[in-house]
Amino acid sequence: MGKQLKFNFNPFKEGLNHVLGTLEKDIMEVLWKHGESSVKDILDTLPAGRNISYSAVITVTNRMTKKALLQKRKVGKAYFYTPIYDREKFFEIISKKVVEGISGFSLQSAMVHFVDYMSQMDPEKIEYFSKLIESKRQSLSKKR
Amino acid sequence: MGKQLKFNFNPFKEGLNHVLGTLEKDIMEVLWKHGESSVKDILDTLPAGRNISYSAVITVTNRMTKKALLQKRKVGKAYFYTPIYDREKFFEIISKKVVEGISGFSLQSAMVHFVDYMSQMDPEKIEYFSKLIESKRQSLSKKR
DNA sequence: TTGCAAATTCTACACTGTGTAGAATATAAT
DNA sequence: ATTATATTCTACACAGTGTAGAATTTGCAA
Repeated sequence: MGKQLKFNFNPFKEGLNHVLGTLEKDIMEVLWKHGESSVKDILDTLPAGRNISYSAVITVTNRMTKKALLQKRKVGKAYFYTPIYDREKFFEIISKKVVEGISGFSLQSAMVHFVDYMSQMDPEKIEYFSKLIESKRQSLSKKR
Repeated sequence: MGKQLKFNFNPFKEGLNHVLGTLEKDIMEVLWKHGESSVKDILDTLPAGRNISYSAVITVTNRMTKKALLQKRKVGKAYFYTPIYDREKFFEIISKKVVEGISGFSLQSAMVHFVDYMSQMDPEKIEYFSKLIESKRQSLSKKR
């Protein structure tokens, strides 16, 4: 049970909340910002206004450990938690998995909507993107 | 409450199960294949081996109606359900929403992994894809 | 018009995931 | 050995999904 990265992607949320609950997200942010931390550390660093109990935090960090989002390590009497992936890598992993998923689901539609999205939101990126494709084509044709 | 399309995308499942539960999926398949159907119709058409109660089906079809996956219409004493989107359109809608979501989440990674996916799974598609991009670039430059 | 078969609604329980926290227990450091 | 502190255990809430029995409604047929 557990130990395998696990998440859902909610298209109707924003940013990290696409994949993390509210408390999970807050904890993740704290850990990325401050590095390995104990529950007490986290508790002290959680956004002001966040009035949460020690147990709440510990329960969630442990669940996140099961889902392979965090690692824990005992130091003295307390456990210290670290993200398994740094912020960059995390976005990377999620994107990869979701892109693979949606491409397998319907490559045709994914392509079309992907290009549409880019041209509407970030037309500059199209240049970069077609270069990406071009170099991929190159390396593919070499291999045959 | 409800009436707005709602779904999650589970990258670890396959096909329609990326977005639908097992029973939801079976029902959707029946409705796409046979068109507007009553609960009884659905029950009779559900995959053999599927031993499910009338109430189970009705509960789920009603939940799916709330999530804007199905429509219902009263005919005689029974309700008849129809998918709001046909199969094509459904994949279309899901893809669009997920692609937009993941692009907003991390456009850079999405681009990279998208191209990677294609070149590994379907290198033929790259041709088509770069044409797609090219024509998009064209129409974009016209507009300025 | 009434009666029955058929369909619906209501309710409820299970299981998963997430937010939340109190009580009981373990443990390290002094 | 004591005590402050950290953990574990348990539990409740809410949402989503699978499942189904009981009660109720309803439409058509005789």
